[in-house]
Amino acid sequence: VVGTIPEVDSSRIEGILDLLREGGGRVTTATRAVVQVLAAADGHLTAADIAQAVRQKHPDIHDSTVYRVLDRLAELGVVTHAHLGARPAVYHITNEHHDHLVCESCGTVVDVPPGVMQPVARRVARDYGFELALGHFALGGRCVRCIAGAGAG
Amino acid sequence: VVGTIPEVDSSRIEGILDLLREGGGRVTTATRAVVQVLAAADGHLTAADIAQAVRQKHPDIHDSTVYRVLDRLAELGVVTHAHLGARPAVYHITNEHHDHLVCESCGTVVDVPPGVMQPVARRVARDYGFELALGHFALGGRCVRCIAGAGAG
DNA sequence: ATTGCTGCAAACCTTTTGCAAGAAT
DNA sequence: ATTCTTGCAAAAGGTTTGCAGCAAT
Repeated sequence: VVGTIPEVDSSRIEGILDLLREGGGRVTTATRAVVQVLAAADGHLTAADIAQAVRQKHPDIHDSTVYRVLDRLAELGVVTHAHLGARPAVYHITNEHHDHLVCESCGTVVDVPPGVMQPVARRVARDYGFELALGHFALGGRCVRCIAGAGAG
Repeated sequence: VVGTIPEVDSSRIEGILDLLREGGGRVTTATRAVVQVLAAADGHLTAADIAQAVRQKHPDIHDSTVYRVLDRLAELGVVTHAHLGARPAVYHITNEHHDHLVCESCGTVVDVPPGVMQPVARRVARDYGFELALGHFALGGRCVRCIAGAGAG
């Protein structure tokens, strides 16, 4: 078939929208659109990325609405965001826990499995009574490509 | 003695100012003041903290000047900053390398020794070719006090 | 009919920048 | 004298908010 639209797991989407309704919320065009964009995304999107994608079909859904939808979804626990240092935060549907490496040169985000940070979490819990919010803060550095390309990214 | 002013290692300060001059830079009131504040600080200060402290003696040194001084000092490598997720970055004089835990409830920053993150750095270098910028990004979570106090911070 | 959600505009906060005047060398 | 720095104002970039109207339940 030519021009197929990426099929998104629509049962997962409906599940999320139901959750929203169960919490006394309303399911609107904006909500649906944001959830669809997130469900179709392979990587991590900034709020601006999401807003831009949403606007391709719904040109006058505003950034502020996207932020508000993301907030609501975060409260439900179905969306998670990660802080990338100086760069805008990225959002994704909550899935198996993972951490993020962000390249400070080119912005690439790489997911890393939970095992990488868990020993650290245990150690700071033991030594400092500090409870790490795994996955919420990225680790910064330089990706392979930027190291190879040297200088800039 | 009553009312002693915290003695700051003035030779270290002079060393830094000399470095600045050697690089073709000028040593100004603002430079001196920022360096003094940083040298006297025990913890980590935001740019706003530094600017406020500087203004107690020099009321019309502006935030923008403080940012520019910090930039210059960073280029010399004598000042380092760390990103704290959603909170403003914190600056300190470059010392033995360390990482930071930031409490997302109360903002407390705890230093942790390099050994905590070094295994992670080695692992992501090996597995992803990714070179971690140790100390540049904080780890987020909740500090002991906020866990104890539950709810908010 | 409720009352939650949206568009819009405007604010907020941190950080950066353009420019002409001022100061360190 | 040179040119690096500063003050100021303004902008930039990401995110939040107040409010009146609209829409999902």
